[in-house]
Amino acid sequence: MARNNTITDIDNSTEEKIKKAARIVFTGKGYAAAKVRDIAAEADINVALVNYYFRSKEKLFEIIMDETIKKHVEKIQNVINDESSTLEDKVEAIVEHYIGLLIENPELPYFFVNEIMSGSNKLPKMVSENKLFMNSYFLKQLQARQKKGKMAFHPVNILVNMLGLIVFPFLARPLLVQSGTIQEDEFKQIIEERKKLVPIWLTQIMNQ
Amino acid sequence: MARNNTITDIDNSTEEKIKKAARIVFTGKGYAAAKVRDIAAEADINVALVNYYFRSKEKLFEIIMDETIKKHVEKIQNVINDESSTLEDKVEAIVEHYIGLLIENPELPYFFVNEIMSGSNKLPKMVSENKLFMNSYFLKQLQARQKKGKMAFHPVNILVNMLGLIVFPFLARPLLVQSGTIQEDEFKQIIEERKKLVPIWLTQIMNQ
DNA sequence: AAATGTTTTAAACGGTTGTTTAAATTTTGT
DNA sequence: ACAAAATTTAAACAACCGTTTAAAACATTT
Repeated sequence: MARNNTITDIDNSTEEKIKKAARIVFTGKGYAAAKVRDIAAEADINVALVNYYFRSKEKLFEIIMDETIKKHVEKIQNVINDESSTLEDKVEAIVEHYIGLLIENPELPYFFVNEIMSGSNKLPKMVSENKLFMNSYFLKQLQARQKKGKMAFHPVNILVNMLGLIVFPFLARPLLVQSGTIQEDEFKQIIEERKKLVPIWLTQIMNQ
Repeated sequence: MARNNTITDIDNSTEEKIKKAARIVFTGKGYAAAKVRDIAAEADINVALVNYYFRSKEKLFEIIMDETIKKHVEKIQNVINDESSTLEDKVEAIVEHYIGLLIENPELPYFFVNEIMSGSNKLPKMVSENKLFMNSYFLKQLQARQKKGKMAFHPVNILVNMLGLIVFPFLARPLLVQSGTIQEDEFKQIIEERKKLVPIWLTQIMNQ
């Protein structure tokens, strides 16, 4: 029963080493370009161990995908269904949290875009099962504001704008930096700025 | 010299058939997942013809990439360096043009994201060679507005916001539709709405 | 310490990949 | 109509892919 790990060595277990490597390789190049031998090399283990622990490349990817989605869906669910906070509070909390998350995991947007590209429907399933946006208190608050004559457009625009303003800079980052439009350290400053700016901009949009 | 096409059959030439098919397959699944045999099947030609006309898969991809980038860089260059139009005019023109373009080529954002992911630097090279944004009259106008006390942040935020508000809905489309957050025809309405809304929102941001 | 169970390894597998070959077919120039 | 050139084809290629195998190495139980 050598496979039962204690709490101390669970992070260094082969299984966890493979998952960690897989996250790096999958998010770095996408599913198709990520080769099992790349993952094995990154994890510094024998190729066969990937199949030994995860049966197949696809199963491994699904596990990584499930864990990643679950982690981030749970967080947003708590925020957007908090009945004690205002719309502005929620926007501020979401922007703050997700920009912070993307600063530490800047390759995450590529992971999701690649998952969408691959034609998998695991991501939308995860969202629809929880009726994340449509059943949220966040949406109710948006609709309440519309009845006050504000926001003469579909409420989903707010969701799209918020996510777009959060995520897009990270997608465009290599273009901006490599083209010399901005420097790498400038980018970090700008992103830090945006933690305050994006909620202000969204507030303007919601009060139009 | 059968390879010299007349004007009439140039669209039906094997070379053009391959490029057309390659655009579909590459943008649909990304470089790695797009197989040469997929492209041949899409073009309804023999696999060997791809190499006969384009030497290699990579060369073919580069040609497609170059043409796609060139086409869209030229357009934006004309708009942002027009000295007879206001900032608001430019934003309106860019938003109108690129949302229109994305309505007809909704897979384009995935193509570019995939190119960024692949680690190629063709795209940033194209942008930097022309100093697209940094040498633009558009930037001069933004800086002029800053001197009036508006926009207390890096001007590149306007560029990022504009592109994000244009492009992001198309990236999120499969998520929004498949999750049941919006319907497919609703999406088209919302995008059409956004042609007018995005310039309004950006004007608000620029006058803050 | 012997037996049993678990993990790791090197090697090989069948299939797919991009590419090349050489022959067949079609088009062009004279 | 004939020769030359260009195009298309089926087949094969070597390299790479995900996966399997069987033996070795290691750990645990009795």
